[in-house]
Amino acid sequence: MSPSEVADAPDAGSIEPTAAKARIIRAALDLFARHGVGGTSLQMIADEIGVTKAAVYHQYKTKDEIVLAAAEDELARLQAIIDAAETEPSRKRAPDMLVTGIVDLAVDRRRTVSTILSDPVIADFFAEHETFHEVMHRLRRVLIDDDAGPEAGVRTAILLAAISGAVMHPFVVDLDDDKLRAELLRLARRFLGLHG
Amino acid sequence: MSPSEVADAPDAGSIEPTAAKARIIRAALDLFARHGVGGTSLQMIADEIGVTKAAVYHQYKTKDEIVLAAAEDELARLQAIIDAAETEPSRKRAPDMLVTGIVDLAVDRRRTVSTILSDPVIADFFAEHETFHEVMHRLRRVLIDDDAGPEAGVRTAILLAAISGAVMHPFVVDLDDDKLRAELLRLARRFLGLHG
DNA sequence: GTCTATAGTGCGATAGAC
DNA sequence: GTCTATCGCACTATAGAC
Repeated sequence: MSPSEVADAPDAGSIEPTAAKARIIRAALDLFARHGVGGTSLQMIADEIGVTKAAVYHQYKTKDEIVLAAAEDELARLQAIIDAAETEPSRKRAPDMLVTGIVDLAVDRRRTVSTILSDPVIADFFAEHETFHEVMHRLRRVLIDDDAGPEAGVRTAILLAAISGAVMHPFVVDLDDDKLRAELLRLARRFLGLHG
Repeated sequence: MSPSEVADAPDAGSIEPTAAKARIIRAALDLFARHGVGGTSLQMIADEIGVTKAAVYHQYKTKDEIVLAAAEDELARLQAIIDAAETEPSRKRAPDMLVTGIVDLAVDRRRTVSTILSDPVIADFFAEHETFHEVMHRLRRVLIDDDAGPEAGVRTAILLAAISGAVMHPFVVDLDDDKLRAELLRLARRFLGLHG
């Protein structure tokens, strides 16, 4: 690869090395949210960014690769929030910081995050995805109190599922971001016993 | 139609009048949960119940009609639970009864309910569906305390979204039904301030 | 990196016999 | 109510020029 292609990718963990790939993933996530993963074709993605299908295939060999890259792109945002919470020196403030970050992320990306996570194909993929399980483990380590019972892990999983599942649910579609964010934070803190 | 075909459909509100239609909807819901709505073809539905595509088309003129009927079939289960809670004479016990019923339903049908509700096409459909909004209104009337503030409706929507969104989330896929049910009930009661 | 052109497949949907 | 047969179309994916 030529130097110019990787000039703007200083961080090693980046998932989208080239601008062309990043444009495809951005368009794909937007279309997945609007029509579902199965309801989105490569033609639609190509049209969205103004190129032909063949140009898309030059970046990703199959549609599955695009779905996978899109899912990992969303997962990377969650990883960044965990990174920040893990550097928090106060063990008492770290859980609230993490929960706040997750709620902000979920509300900010409410149009895509739930569709991605709820899609059966992606759910199956995550079930066998190593990085995904690693993320869950790190989440639990920050959130769960040391003297918590064995049910704490279960509770954590359910809380996170509730947050990301709630943000684009039909029941809350006509709710503005601020109200949704505030109530989700209230729900999360109540459930965890936090009093931030 | 012959009398034998409608002999086992005494309730007027039934959505699936014929056995043939009921079989199609049951197969469709199962396949939607496994492959998504967009990822399920009429051929797959026909194969699942052992007939040809043309036989399916005889019952429903388009694929959209099948998706719509499937969504209404799931909605009908929620309506039945609200019916039961509305007949509860004690206004104090009714909310807990309703929440318990909703959690039971969500866990019992965790493979389908979240996929159906999260699908963008179905979400758009529900947004303009009169019965859906009617169901939401009845839910709020049972759940919300009379002296509750204006945020109560928002909280109710989020709680319900959290429950149905959580049940088939990747975070909880490896959780058995009993643990999931118990923790969801705990979450719901805490959030509503119930102490059943 | 993007294009045109095309192969091969499966899709939703229809017509008409039984 | 189910069948066979088929239409026209959109899909994923590939080949090869620029």
